[in-house]
Parts: sequence; structure tokens; C-alpha cells
Amino acid sequence: MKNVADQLAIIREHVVDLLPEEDLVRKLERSVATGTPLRIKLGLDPSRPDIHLGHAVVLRKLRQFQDLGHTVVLIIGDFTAMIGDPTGKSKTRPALTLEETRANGATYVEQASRILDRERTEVVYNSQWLDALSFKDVVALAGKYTVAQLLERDDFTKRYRSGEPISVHEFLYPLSQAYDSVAVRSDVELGGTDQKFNLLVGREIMRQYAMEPQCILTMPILEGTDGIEKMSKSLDNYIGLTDSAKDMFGKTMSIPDTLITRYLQYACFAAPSDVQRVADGLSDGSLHPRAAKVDLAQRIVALYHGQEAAADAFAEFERIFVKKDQPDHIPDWSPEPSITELTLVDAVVGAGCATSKSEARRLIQQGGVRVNGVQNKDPLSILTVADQPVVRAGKLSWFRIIPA
RNA sequence: GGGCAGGUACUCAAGUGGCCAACGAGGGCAGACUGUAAAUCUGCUAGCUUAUGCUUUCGGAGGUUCGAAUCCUUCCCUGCCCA
Repeated sequence: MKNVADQLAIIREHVVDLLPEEDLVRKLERSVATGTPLRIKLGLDPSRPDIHLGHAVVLRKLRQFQDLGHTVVLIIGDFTAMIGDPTGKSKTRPALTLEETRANGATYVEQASRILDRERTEVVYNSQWLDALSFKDVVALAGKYTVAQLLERDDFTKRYRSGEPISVHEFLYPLSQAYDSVAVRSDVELGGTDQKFNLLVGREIMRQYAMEPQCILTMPILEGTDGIEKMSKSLDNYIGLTDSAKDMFGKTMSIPDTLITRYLQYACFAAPSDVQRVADGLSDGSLHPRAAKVDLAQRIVALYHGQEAAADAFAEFERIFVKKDQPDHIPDWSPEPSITELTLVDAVVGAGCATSKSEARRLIQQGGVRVNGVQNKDPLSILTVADQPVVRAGKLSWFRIIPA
């Protein structure tokens, strides 16, 4: 195990808040002296089954802890997901059933394992202890925190001031997350900066339960591919851990230039010297933004699909978007066997490129559809199945019509 | 329990009896321009056998009317004030 100073240097990298640092030093000293790993907690909200690069920021930090010999405790919030974390939401989230959260939790762990060391990861479900609490226990827990303290949280304050509803159960969310820390006896809890409040409640509640409070460590919230909102599945601006190499590459290329160094730091955990070199190159003009982005995209793809896939994704990207050729693999689509010819609208809808005929018509009339590379603006033009035409609908969707 | 203000399309938000499939903004999609960028400009943004046509939509259900998002009844939901 490394000494305390070395560990601390690594732990501090890329971090926004590390509070209180003295406490962490004390915990690390004790850990080194006794050879006992620290317990590093991360709560996962399984309401959305796909993990993306935004989650990966925190997961990579966890991995660093593991590489330093510590134990990661992943808490699948199957119980808390039923409550619905109000963080950053202007509205109450829909509640899920325990079964749904369980199913999502399982895929979560599988995806997180792409980054974490499974050997040093403990996975627990918080329904284990939260479901076991009696109403008396809950009231006692609620008695340890005040409404004024809860209202300190920014989004509660905002919602309260603007007259939006806040349900009582939402107040219980930070408390149940805090109770998780008690249950797993965490030494450090990680989260995004938006979790700071919840993490701090954990400290207070642990103290109330006569435990040594956890330290808290927050990581930046990564912006999505739109460059404005935080990365999230519901905003559809995310790069998923399970996205194909091609998609990862393409999505990365579509981020605004201003995000390049940020992604380098937080999506790749690139060495500070590398980040600096790119930042300098971009600002003095010696490095073309596109070149920097290509490099970034390859790094990201390489992390999840390997070096070779990254090179392939780059080649494919060049072919499709720069040379405007067809992609390597075009999915086939077949209409009913009895159909030998059909209109362009029907083909676009049938292949799933539009959700209604009106939408398909719009797409076609606006010049978004090409048949065998030629723009076709007539929705009613006839395609012959036997010709196996290749259709491009919009920027990203391609399909080839083949006989069934 | 009482009083007041609200609930309109993905979001915000106009509309208070016909000119409303519903102003405007954001978002999204497409086109132009580019570095598949960003910014900018243009168009589109309920559905249908594309029809100056029909169908469904303005919290839910009824009603008044030739005609309702708009008026009435009732129910549901939210916020504020008083208790």
C-alpha cells in the first residue's frame, strides 16, 4: 500500500470537493498503519438502466481508490429509486417498483464493471436495510434532521420559493441516503457535485448514530454532447458506456469545441500535462480543434472498445462524414414478402426511421432522404424491392431494402 | 375546513364563444454553410390513402350552443393566504 502522501495526491486529482481533508488524512493514516482498506461508498440510482460517461467520471475515481487497495461499496438504490431523488429536478420523478429497480440494478453493476475492479467491489441493495426499518425507526431518523436544514438544499429552496410542490417523501430521500452510510459504515462517499448536500447529510446522520462521519468527495458533472446541459439519458445528450465504437466516436465528434479539454480531463482522466498541451495548442492555434477532437474521440473509444476499434471507428467516420460514402454495415430491412414495390414514405416508416407517415413525409420533402445517394423529395415515388435500394433517412439512419 | 390563483402540444407560455391544430420562445428534426462541429440563415415540428378534405387534442367527465381551449355543472390535481 502506498504511503499517505502519495495516496492523497492521486485521490485529489480531478476532484471538486474533498471534505474535510484532515479527516481523510487521519483515515488514511489509520488504514496504512493497520493494513485495513477504507470503505468507499457510491450510491447508484437505478432508475435509468444505462450508464454513460457522466457516471464514468465518478466510477473512474472509485477505480483509483481500488488501485490504491481500498474497497468500493456500490449501493444499488433499489429502495431509494422508489422514492425518486429530487436532485436537480423541477418535478417529482416517477416512482418505480422494486422489481424494476432490481432489474436495472443488475445491468448497472454489469456496466460499472467495465471500469471497476470487480474483486474489490462490494455490491449491496439498500432495500436490505431500508425496507427493514419500522415506521418508528423512520420517525426517529427524521427526528435527527430539521426542515430548515433540508430547505438549505438549493433545489428545495428554489422549488419552495417558486411555489412548486415538494412532497414529504422527497425530504426523506437525503435521510435514507444518509442512513445507507450508517448501514455500510462508509469512510468516504463519492458523488457528483450535485450530490454535495446529500453527502453532507450523511456525515451529520452518522454522527447522530455515534459513528465516525464519512469524508465526502465530489466530482464534476460532465456536460452532455450538447455542451450545455448535464449529460443525461432523458435529455438524449449522452454517450453510453455500452454504445458501439462507431456511436461513441460520432457522438464525441459532435461535442462543441469548448468541451474538448473538459472531456479529456474527466472522460479520459488524461494526464495533466496532456490536457495542458492540448489546451495550449487550441488557444494558440497550433492545434486544429478537429484534430484534437479526433484524438479525444479515439481515446474515449479505446477506453471501452480497445485501440483497434478506435482506429476503425475513425476510419469509418472519415468515410461516412468526410468523404460522404456509405457506412460499412447498412442494416437490411424487408417489407412483407408479398410486396414487390412500395412508396418511399412507407419504406421510411416501415424501416423505423420515422414514427408516422406525416413525419416521414416532412423528412422527405425537406430533402433529408436519399435513395442510392440521390436526394429524393417525392414521398410517393415508388421503390422496387428487387432493386435493393439503399436509403439514407436523416443524417444517421441508413437501410437497404431487400426481399424478405 | 374557508378564501384566492392556477392546470393549454416535448418544455415554457399566449389565447376568455367562430378568423384555433391553437401566437411566441426554447428544444427537436431537415436543408444551406462548415470541421458530421459551434455560431448563423431557412423550413418543418398531432394523425390520416396530400386532401384548398377528414379525424383526434387545450386536467377528467357531463352540459349549454348552429359552433367551446374559451360559458355552466361536477370531479381530480397544484400553489398561496387564513384556520
